[in-house]
Amino acid sequence: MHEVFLKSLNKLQLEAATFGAGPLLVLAGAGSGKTKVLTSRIAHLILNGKMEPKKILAATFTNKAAREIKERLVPFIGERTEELWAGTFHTIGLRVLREEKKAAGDAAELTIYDEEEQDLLIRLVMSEMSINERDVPYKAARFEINMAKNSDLGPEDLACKSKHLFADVIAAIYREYEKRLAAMNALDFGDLICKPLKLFRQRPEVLEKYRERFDHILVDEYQDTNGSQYRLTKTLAGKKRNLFAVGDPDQSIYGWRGATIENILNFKADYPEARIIKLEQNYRSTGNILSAANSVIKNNGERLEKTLWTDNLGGEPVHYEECLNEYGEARFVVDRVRNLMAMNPGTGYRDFTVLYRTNTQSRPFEEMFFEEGVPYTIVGGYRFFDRKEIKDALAYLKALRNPDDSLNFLRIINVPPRGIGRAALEKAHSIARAENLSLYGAFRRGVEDGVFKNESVREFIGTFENLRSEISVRPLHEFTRRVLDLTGYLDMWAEKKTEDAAERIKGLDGLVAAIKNYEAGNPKATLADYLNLVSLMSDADSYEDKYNRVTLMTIHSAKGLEFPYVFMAGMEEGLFPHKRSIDGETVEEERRLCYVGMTRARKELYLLSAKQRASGKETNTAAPSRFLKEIDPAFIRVKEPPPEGRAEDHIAKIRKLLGS
DNA sequence: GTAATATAGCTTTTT
DNA sequence: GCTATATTAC
Repeated sequence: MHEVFLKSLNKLQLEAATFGAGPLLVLAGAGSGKTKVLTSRIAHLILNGKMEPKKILAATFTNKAAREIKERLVPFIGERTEELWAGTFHTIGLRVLREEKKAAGDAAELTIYDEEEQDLLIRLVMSEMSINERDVPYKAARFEINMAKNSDLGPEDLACKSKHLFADVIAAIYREYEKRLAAMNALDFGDLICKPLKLFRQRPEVLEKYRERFDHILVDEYQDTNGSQYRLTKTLAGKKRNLFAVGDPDQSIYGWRGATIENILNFKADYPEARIIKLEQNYRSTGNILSAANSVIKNNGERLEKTLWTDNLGGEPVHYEECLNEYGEARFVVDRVRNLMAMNPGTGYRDFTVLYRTNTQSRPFEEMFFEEGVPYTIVGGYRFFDRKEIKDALAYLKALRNPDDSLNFLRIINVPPRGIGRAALEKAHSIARAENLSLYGAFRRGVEDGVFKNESVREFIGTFENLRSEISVRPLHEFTRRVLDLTGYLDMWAEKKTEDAAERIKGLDGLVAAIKNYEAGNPKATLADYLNLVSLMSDADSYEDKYNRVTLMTIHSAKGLEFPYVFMAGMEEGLFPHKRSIDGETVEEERRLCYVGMTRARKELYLLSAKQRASGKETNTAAPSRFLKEIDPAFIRVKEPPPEGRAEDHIAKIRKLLGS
């Protein structure tokens, strides 16, 4: 009990951090020091319990959270943090699969498919099966397949259990989809959890190895784990039952992704001997913010009773401002940021964040911030790696590294247009089917057999093979540059005179620079390592607060973060709670999301709504969100008169208009 | 057979 | 506002 890192813990936090063996569930309210307890516990296990770092498994929600845990542990265990198995469930699953593939002597690399690639494959499968989009929209098929994987269900289970009208058709799509993924050495996100489970079922000796390896398993954000992740956790915990789960049912906001609160609610049923510790003291927010948030979450039905409290009484009341439209919201934020910075020396742009329900809401803020010269960063939304040119470039890299990946090969074979159209593709497809080859294999066979009269096919396959032989002989960024040059992809954009072409080229330069940067930090990394990293990287992972800028992000992305000043924009019926959640009867999850957003704030919380909001071509009028009405009036101040300093702003603006 | 151009369709949250 | 698709042009 002498360790320094335990000193700053309160009684309950200390009990959780130093808990001995066996299952423990920590119900940790917002701002109750959850991460501190988690890291303290790991440090305690290693320093006091003499545990090997490599025998500890910590599953977090984002890679960034895992990185933070490691960083916090460095002062105590130094570079041994690298031995820890810390990462998202997906990262951990991939690590197991790669390790076992290698152990089995299989050198082939796995490719991870994101949602876009998943959709392409599903649509390809559906068209080959002649399934009408009108009967089964591909998005419905994707949803059902993903939900099945979230619960560790195969095609047969889906056929029985899905409530979908065409459940048996979707099950057939699922079966074919699985076959194709396997042939391409590809995995979707769900597979990263399901395939390890399958492996453990089929090979008990492999499972035994991992059970032996992990003495302690810690799971963060337990309220947002899905059925498969739960099963994986339980499977690995095995007989040792050293499972430490931390979560807050009130912050469960990923139900749409298959997360089930039941994992928390049933903990005691699975582990009757479990100790349950509630952390209810909040160290983050003022009393007013906390009380306002509590008065909202109270309106949810089935809750585990939990009352968050704080010593930090009072503070500014939560401020609600009804604006004219979305630009009014942005205007308000700019004015308020400037005022608060002027009145509070030492406060910087980094202390402010704007949270919203949907990514599209960021636009008016971007415009206004840009015009007004307010520095900002956006987390999420249109990600760099989602840009078309980046996706194309990565498709080249993926196809080169894993030539079985027919989907990405198909994506790039005629980009730039090189005269390989439908006819050539049909030919290759029939060879592939007849000879049981990948698309690339079929093209190669066709070229060898002289099937293609088209010279450009021979040429491209030649280029492709040459590039393949260069993969591991050059640094990655050089290789990437060469791919972009030799395939003519860069020239394709260079020759275009459109305005966006220059942007695309910039994007590609950015990719090469990013890869170079990655190589500098990871000298031993392979192309496969880089591609996997990109696939598993989340928006939150790339968020850095080292820049002194206002942050813009969705409330989902803000999970686990905190800021002195928080603006929640778009507090309107139909937007928040979102219309689709009202229709789908998941308003309680929206309410939890609102709770998550409000509890991000340390000092001051501003809630904004717009009377009118442009959406697409039309402008909608919306009523203020029901969540606003749920806030106890004692803690909220509605539309305070404009603070001082604003008048000067107006004078300055008039001066500017007059050009003086 | 392939490429360039116009049109429709969609934007809840993301590992 | 952006991309996949359908249509027309070469």
